[in-house]
Amino acid sequence: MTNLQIAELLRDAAAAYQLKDQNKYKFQIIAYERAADAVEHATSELKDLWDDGKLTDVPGIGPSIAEHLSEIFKTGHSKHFDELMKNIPKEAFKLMELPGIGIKTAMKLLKEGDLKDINDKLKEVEIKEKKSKRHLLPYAAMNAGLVIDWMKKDKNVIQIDPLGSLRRQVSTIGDIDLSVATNEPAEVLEHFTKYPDTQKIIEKGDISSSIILPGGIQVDIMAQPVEAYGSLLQHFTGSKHHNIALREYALKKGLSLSEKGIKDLKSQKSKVKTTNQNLKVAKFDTEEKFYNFLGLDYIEPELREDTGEIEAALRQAQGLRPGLPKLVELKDIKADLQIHSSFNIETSHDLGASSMEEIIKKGNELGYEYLAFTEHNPSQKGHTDRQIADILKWKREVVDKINFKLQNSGSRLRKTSASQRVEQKNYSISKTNTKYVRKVFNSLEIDIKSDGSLPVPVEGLETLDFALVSIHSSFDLSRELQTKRVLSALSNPKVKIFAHPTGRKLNEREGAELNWPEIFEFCLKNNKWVEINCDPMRLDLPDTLVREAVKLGVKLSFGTDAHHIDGMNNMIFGVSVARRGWCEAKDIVNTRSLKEFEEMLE
DNA sequence: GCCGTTTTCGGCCCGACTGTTTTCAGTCG
Repeated sequence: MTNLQIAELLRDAAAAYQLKDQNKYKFQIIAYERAADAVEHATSELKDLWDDGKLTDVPGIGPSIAEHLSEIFKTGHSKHFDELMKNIPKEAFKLMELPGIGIKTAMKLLKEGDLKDINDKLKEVEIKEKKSKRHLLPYAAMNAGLVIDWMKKDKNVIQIDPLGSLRRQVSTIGDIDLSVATNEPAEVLEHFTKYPDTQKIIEKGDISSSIILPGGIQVDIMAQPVEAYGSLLQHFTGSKHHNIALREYALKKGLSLSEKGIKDLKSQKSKVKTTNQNLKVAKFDTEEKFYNFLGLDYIEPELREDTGEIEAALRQAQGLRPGLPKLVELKDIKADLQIHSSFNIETSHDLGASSMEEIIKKGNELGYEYLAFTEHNPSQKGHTDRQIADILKWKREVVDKINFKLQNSGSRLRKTSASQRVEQKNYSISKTNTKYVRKVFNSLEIDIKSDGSLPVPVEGLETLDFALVSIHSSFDLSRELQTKRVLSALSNPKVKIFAHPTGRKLNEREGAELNWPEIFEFCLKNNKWVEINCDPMRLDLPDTLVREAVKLGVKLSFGTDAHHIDGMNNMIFGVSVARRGWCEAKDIVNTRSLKEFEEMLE
């Protein structure tokens, strides 16, 4: 049973309790839903955790749920869940996939609705399941930008921001959330629902509305006046878990939080809890003030997932350690460590489209100090080991020549006055840049064969400064075999980086099963690095595993995996993943200067 | 059913929108 299936089961159990007696089981319902969320976000398969006797390590899973799950892993089913759900038809859980339908509406439909309507809805669910894809970050950002441009045409819009998962820079985006600062919310929302590409208006209220764009992407908007805008930013950025945890924390201080501001429950004269609607609300125009009022340091959006950031912000505010991380930024990056040039070494997979010269020029524009050319290894099919080695020697010579040129242009640049534009034959260096590419590394992205060996002979490996290895086949080996395979490849002394480590492709393919603690431990011990692949389709290592790696002290590397110079612009997405994984600049190898990086290679 | 920087017992986020129930239940984020 996969984590996703377990999460679904736990959610169905919560629904079953809701049907049984919503008041009596109020807190069981919350507990089961929280457990479902936790399972969905867990970094390990629950089955593996169960094998290791660590089920209750997952926050939200206590002794009772652990026992039920344990029974499922042992026997295939659980008496408790079977009993709980025996009178609820499967169709009811299915119908709940549709927006606006919960368990009660679903049961009512099945009991009283007409058959055709129900069948139509069930078909709708199947269609939805087929295309229920979350949107890649750049696609969601582009759509958000278009709606924001439209909204800015309304003069009542004082400020507008993309919030929710987009602001937190999650790798895939469900809905687009926007917030507006305005004194005329009704007019602004009216303008919003007139967005030309609107396919359907889902909700239209006084302070919030929702529409659907072509392609099924939903946009939610919420409005507040300027003086309360900070609270709205905080509320609508989420995540849901962060907000719940923050409100529980605040409640212990006698404070109640919402998008409107903060209520002080202690100022209440009567002890009747239900009258707190009349309480005065303290307003906040910025998020900083909102968090500070709660005795916390400001928390960066990427950290707001309720994974310890509130506790860290509290310690930080009190001058204790460990506090919040000083997150890595795009400007910290001094190199791109996975680029495929068009230099033809007869590769096993796709060759790049841009020349080495074009890539260096682009690197200069991005302010990098060094780069790595990491074409795929020459294909084994159609080449002898001898031929592969010869091809790689040829590339070595070409890269050496380029480096000779770069070092010359470098010394000339240093002798030139800063204001004077420097022209170099092949590599243009803009005068606005103080940094420029001074060295390119001769590298290679090498397939890991299913037995863990590398398809490049020793003589070929010797031509390299360092190598990346990655999985491009046999994704479905058992966790044990896959781990063994990867460790075997990483053991080669020329291999430095484990590239796109899970091999996942967002919306297309799950990653390989690996024993991450073992991989990380190996990397730590043997000074190997794990890549954060910046391709928006991959974003691999995933943020949750980045966090684990950082905790252990494993070093990470950024590579855009660009097959064209435009792809080198994707670095920002990798930085987002790193920030979500609590990375500081020191955790990333390509934040180092060229000199430091060369020392790390030794 | 879960959990702990006021708690191993006694708590458990908050408000908006929809539909039809003129005062609220269901659903959502």
